[in-house]
Amino acid sequence: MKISTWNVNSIRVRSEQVLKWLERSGADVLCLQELKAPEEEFPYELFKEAGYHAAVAGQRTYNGVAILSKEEPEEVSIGLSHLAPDHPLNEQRRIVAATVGGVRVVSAYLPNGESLESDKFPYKLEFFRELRNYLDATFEPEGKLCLCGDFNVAINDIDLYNPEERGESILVSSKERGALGEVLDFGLADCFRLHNKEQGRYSWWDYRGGMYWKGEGMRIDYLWATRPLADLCVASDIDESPRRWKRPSDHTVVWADFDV
DNA sequence: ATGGCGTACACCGTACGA
Repeated sequence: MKISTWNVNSIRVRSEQVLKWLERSGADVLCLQELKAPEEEFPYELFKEAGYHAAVAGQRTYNGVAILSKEEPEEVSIGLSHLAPDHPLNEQRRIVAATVGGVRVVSAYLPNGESLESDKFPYKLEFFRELRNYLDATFEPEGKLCLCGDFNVAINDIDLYNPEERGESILVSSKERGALGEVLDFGLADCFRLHNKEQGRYSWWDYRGGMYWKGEGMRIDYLWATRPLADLCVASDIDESPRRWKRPSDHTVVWADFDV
């Protein structure tokens, strides 16, 4: 079972690229982030023709997440479901969960935070804390769970190109790493790191300044699995090829193959 | 170098991303 995740930065702009990647990879599940479109503008038909169901939590202009899957998704849930639907952390469409082939899959677009001084930064930290509470309230570390998406944190210094220059700044600060570490400590393993130990492997490169071509990026997109699922992870990697296609997203695909 | 580039919405600029 091949599970994958991709921040597409607008599903309407990138739908043909998503189809192309699905055809090439044969992925069973693809989690999407930053749809930037409401449900009624999601290209359901296009993916249905390619053999994929879609569980969508859409939003116009900002955010929006989805799970594409060959098998029909079950028990679809939108948002941090342990909180009220009108809770401030559920106003933005950042979480969708579904059960596919016996695996609970969560597609997550975690807040960016903007800067350490921004009002959006405490919102980011609060979202991380409640994401951990969501896992505690909804799942078991002994079950098969895959939490993946754009987490907007480079969790270790080897996950960015210029750690010494960045110091304490957005995407790398100790507060963000600590709060995301609490999520990891639910009992999750970073699937990419099970199979790749080297520095300099990234999932996002800024459009500005040709950062991809300079090899200067960050690993901020992840695929994390509970132990019972991680133990079945036979391969995992970042596929940079979509970042080199014409009119790319600034993020690329992370995938993991599980022997289930 | 808070710029760079890209997307959305809408209006010909502004907000936002990371």
